[in-house]
Amino acid sequence: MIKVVTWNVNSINSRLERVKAFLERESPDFLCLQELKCSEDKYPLESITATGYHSAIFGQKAYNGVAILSKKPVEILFRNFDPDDDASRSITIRTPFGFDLINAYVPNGQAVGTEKYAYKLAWLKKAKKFVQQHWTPSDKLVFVGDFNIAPDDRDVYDPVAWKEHIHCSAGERTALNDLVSIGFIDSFRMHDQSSGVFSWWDYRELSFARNKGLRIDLIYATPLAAASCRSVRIDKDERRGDKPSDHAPVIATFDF
DNA sequence: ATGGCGAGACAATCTCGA
Repeated sequence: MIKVVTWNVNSINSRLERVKAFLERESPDFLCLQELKCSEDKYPLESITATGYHSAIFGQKAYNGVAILSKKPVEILFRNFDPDDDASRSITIRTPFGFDLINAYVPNGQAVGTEKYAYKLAWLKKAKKFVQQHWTPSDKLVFVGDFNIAPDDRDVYDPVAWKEHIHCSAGERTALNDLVSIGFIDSFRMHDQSSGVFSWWDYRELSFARNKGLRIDLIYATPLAAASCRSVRIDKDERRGDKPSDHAPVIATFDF
């Protein structure tokens, strides 16, 4: 069984002890992290290596930054979708298990209609082009990350209040659907159709205690990969206790 | 309607996230 996890840690250095405990507890084959918030030289490589994990890192000072931690060494295929992008937002690897793995941190978008919103939509277009350039729908490909989009209203604690707000707008959902329509399946929805299951809760307003959250951390798989997906769950316990990230890990298992 | 919390950069308060 292969375990693939996506987790926006909101600073790898602030979350180091939690990440190490998570590796020990869950023993994932691939831990895809977003928002490292550090350059490669500030990444806690020795500490992670001491746990027995390899690190494929794509860092950036203060913002963004992604990494894939793996039990086995992996080949890095790409950093970013567009080599001209200056933000470190994706890393793609070839796994030794017959599938490729994309880990992405989709731009936040700030607010509908802003320059950052346009950047987000353009970035998603580039993501689609990138996937189409390098894979076909019959390949085994897993695409995980913080998508910063709640796919539908079941993924939003108050869909009326959030209507046409950032993360829920029709423009974002259309852009996401356009990417997904290449042939991606939302693995969580293969196993659970309920509403009110979230992966992110605001630090403010006791949002976690009130379950005021969004499901924006997603694990997409092409049909052949999805056919091997046995479970997807969200590790809400990671959102409890001292100094949590505002995101919880999403954990999928595959019997590749 | 606003801001509320947390992190980084930097050195008192900013920006940014979602």
